[in-house]
Amino acid sequence: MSEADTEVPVNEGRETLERLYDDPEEGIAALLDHRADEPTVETQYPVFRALANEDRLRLLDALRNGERCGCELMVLLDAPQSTVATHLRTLREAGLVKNRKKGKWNYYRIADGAVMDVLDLAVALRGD
Amino acid sequence: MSEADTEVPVNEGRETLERLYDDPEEGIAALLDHRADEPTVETQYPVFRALANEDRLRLLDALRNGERCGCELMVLLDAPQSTVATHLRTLREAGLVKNRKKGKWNYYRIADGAVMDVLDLAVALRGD
DNA sequence: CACTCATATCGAACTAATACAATATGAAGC
DNA sequence: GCTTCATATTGTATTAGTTCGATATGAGTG
Repeated sequence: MSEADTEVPVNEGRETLERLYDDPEEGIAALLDHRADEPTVETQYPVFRALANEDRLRLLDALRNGERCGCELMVLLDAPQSTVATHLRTLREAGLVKNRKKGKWNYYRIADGAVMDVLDLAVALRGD
Repeated sequence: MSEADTEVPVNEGRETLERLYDDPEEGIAALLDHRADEPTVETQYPVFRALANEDRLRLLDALRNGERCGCELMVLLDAPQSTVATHLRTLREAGLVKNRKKGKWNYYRIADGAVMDVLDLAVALRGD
């Protein structure tokens, strides 16, 4: 429960770097300085995990033109109700959609313009 | 092998729409008109699938400052060589990174500025 | 208040993704 | 041509994600 707890590095392959750099000490220091920022990764990960599913991409694409209730999305996906509800929950928990309850209906909409931007960028990315 | 082959819709839940719309015929037509565009989804999906992994996000984050060879990334991730190589392959196949071989080393870099834009947008998206 | 309807949640079977040891490949140097 | 070294691939055990029937919830209605 003290510092014995802090992740002990495998450290395999560090000798490789000793050979790679002219000045290993400096090279390794510079490398470790460019290590990924953990809070950033932990913010991005849930977003991309939610986007990594064809049906959920179809849902978001369908919601570009405005809000839709669950029963509409069910017809659009041509999937069972429980499946659609589960996907919508995943999207909501990732902050990609918001919902508005009206009577027995639950209307979903894209949470933010940035969501559409991400979707568009993914397309642009493969257009080159 | 004729039109019997074309995906037969489940069609469950369409009566729900008959109740939902004032003018069912028109409402359903409008709904189906907003069905997701399949080529778009098939373009987006491989990108987000490749991004939906913490180690791969760490790799991309590390490559923001310029190219790195496999052995450097192995140290950065503190993961076995085969694991890192597999992730790099996934990123390359999704078109997110490019590589340049020099002697026994293989240097990886981010394929396009749009990749960084996607990563940044995912962060911005959760910042509100 | 019993019934219907839209949606949510649960549970269990199924499928896809990941980790990583073992092994293969291919470039450099001797 | 043998050896070393960086990287790639493969095989398999494990883990994570998905699907969807069954069931629960909760709003509206007669």
